This record gives sequence, C-alpha cells and structure tokens, in this order.
Amino acid sequence: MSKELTNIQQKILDYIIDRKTSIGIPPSLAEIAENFNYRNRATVQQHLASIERKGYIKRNPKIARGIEVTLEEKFFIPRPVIGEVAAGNPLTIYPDSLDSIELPTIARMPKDSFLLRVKGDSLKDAYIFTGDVVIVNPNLEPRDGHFVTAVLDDAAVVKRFYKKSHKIELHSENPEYEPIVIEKDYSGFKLVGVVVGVYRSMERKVG
Amino acid sequence: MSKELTNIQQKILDYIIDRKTSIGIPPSLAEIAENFNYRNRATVQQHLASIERKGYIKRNPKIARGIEVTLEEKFFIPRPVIGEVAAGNPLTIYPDSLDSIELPTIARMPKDSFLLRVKGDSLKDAYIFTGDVVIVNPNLEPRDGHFVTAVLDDAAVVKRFYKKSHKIELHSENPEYEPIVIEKDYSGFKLVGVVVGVYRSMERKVG
DNA sequence: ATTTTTGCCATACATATGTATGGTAAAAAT
DNA sequence: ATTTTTACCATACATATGTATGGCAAAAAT
Repeated sequence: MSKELTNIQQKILDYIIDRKTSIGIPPSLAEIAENFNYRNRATVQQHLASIERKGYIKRNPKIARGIEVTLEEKFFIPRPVIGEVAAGNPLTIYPDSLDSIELPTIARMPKDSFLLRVKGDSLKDAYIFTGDVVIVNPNLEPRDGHFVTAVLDDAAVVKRFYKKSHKIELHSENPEYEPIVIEKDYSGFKLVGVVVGVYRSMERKVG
Repeated sequence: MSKELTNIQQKILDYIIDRKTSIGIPPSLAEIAENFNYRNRATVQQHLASIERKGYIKRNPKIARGIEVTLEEKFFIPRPVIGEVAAGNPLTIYPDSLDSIELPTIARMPKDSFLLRVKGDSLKDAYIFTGDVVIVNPNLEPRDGHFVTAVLDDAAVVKRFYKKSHKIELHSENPEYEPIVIEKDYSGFKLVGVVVGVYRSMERKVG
C-alpha cells in the first residue's frame, strides 16, 4: 500500500468497511457525511479521493454507493468474540467482548450470528481445536446431524443434534462415547445455536 | 420462509447475492434489468416486490442499491472449488469446477481468491483435514509465518512460509520434520498463494 | 518562506436510481 | 369461469447521489 492514511481518512475507511460488512450495503457520500457531522458531501468526496489515491479503496464513478475496498493491509477486520466454549465446562460469555479475532473481511457475519472461541482440546474428536472460532447462528432451527452449541446442566457442549419423537440426542463425534439422551422439556438443557461453520485464521496459529 | 420463489425470481435473487458477495456492491434496478435483458426497471421493481413479499430480501425504500438479503434458507451459497491440495501429491485442478461447496454467505470471497479442497490426512499436523476447504489468495504477498500453498517439484504443499536473504524456507507444523530450504530462483518452486483461512462446513461431516 | 496537503464550507448541476401508474398477455389458482 | 399471479412493456416524476468548482484556514512538507 502506497501511503499511510490520516486519522480521519482511517475512520472513514473503517466506517465504510463496517457498513459493508454489517448490513451489506456500502454507504453513500451523504450517509458518510451525516455520520461524521459534515454539512456537505463534497468534504467526503475529497476524503474518498485521498483514500483512493493512497490505494485503499476503488471508486466506481457515477455509480451510487460504488465503493470497493481494496483488501490488502485491510484484509482482516476485528470481530468480537463473545465467549468461550469448551466441552464439559460452563459456557463463558465475556462481559464486554474482551476478546476479538481478526476475521478476514471475506467472512461476513450475518447480523444474528456470533462467534465463540474454542478452548481446550475436548472437542478434538470433532476436529475442532483451541483457538478455532465456531460461527453460531442462534436463530436457525437445527436439523438432524447438525452440530449445535448447547448448555446442558451448566456445561457447554458442541455436539451433533438428533431429534427423536420426545427426546433429543446429542452425539459425540467419537463413536466410543454413548449419545446423550435428553427429554424434550428437560429444563437443564438450553440450545444456544447451530454451528454453521468453523473458521481458523492462519495468521498466528501455534504449532 | 413463506413461499417458494419462481424460476425468474430465484435467478434474480442469485444475481443479487452474487453481486453482493463478489464485488460487494448490491446491484441497482437498472443493472439487474440489463443483466436480464429487460427494457425497463419497473419489471425488476415488480419482481423485487414479489421476492420481498416472500421474505427473501428486505428493501430499503428510496435508498440506492438498498437490497438486503434475508439469510435463512439462503444461508449457504454454492461456490466452486477449483481443485484439490494434498501434501506430497501434485496440485489437482478440476477441469470444469466439478466440485462445489455450500459456503455460508458470511464467507465472502474476494474476487481474486479461490478455494481448494484438502484431501488426505497429510496436513493433519497443521490441523487441516480431508474435506476442509482452504481459502487461497494468490495476489497476497506472503509474510513470514503465513501459511502458503505452493507447488514444489510437482508436489503440492501447504506449509508455513519464511523468507531468508536468498532462500525460502517452508516449515511444517510438526517440529519433527526439518524445514524445506529452497533457493530463491529455483524453478521447481511455484507459489500458488497465501492461505488466508480454513473453512469447514458442519453440514455433513463424516464422523 | 513558500508550497502542498489536509480539512472543511457553499452552491450548482447532471444523472443514476427508485417509484408510481397504467397497460397487455399468458399462466396458475380458485 | 373468474380471479389472481406472473411477467413483461412504456412513460413520467421526485430525489438520491456523485461530481465540479471555488473559497477559506490551519497544518505539514519542502
């Protein structure tokens, strides 16, 4: 990347990336202006010109909201990790999102999903390791065979979900372990969400 | 989701998702019209109204390119997997993108990146397993410690990259293996790209 | 000391864009 | 048989949006 951004330019770039990654629609000049309390779009226009000249974005002339972000230095964006999950232990939710990972900008989070960092190697039979991040969607209805995150008697688990007539079965990936069978209205069971994926950043994996 | 989409509606939705996930800018009505050879935007407008009525998108009135995609059934989008990588074996590139995975819409691919499916367990010392998909960016300059995909003497490898003065070192994750040292201009070495992430779909993992 | 860059303003303009309305025809649903 | 939905067209309109130009002041670079 050619040059460093000034403070303001960096903030504008952050805002653009945030808008694109959260709601999926790049902001217009007017919206950027409003966000930064500018009375005029021309101010934004000039900032964008600077940011583009420095190579961080690419603008599509005449096209509304036509800002593309050039991903290089800005390849990773911080995303809050809201807690930890470790089979056998209680589900830890960080009070103020202390932790965050550098999720690649390619990995856009849907609004309703969240990230949990995996701790301990108790999930290794599911090929999930310490430091990996599971993407959990709490609003998805789990289907048979889906991996789910759940709290069972105050312990967090990541297991395969199977729905029987009046029971729920949680299967381990390791066939040596017997499935856990739960009555459907057992109060000690709380489904957290469906694990839609595992993401592992290759930045600083410990060998 | 409320109702099924018609063929045309589905194609329009796919087009919108494709535009949002590839270049990051939702299409305007005019662009959709052009893509589908409609002479008029109003046609698109009416299709979008139908798609929205069925709950697949949310439109932001008066906002240019203000189409948000409601992710539920459409949580996963197919992405082509262009080949296989298995340490020790040649890099296999599928002739016509035979394979594809259901990548979650959260995982937005930058235009220049591609996916490679991992085969064999020879990468297990890097915690990468059969069926996992590595996201490779060929236009990224690798830094020390980055995982890279490379072809060395016709064999594909995924290893950590280290740049010395006139040599390149490829480190295995397993400390028992000695690093591979390559002269910088050795013709048998071809860098494929930087592995920016590993994604594992939890849909149908074999236990 | 002088020039360039940064950071903001205002006004004006062209057009990109979403929207409204009305019409036609075929297919699907009732 | 009738109504609704689908799938297109055309014309017209309001405004959202990017752009051009000129001006001013402070900070930074030369």
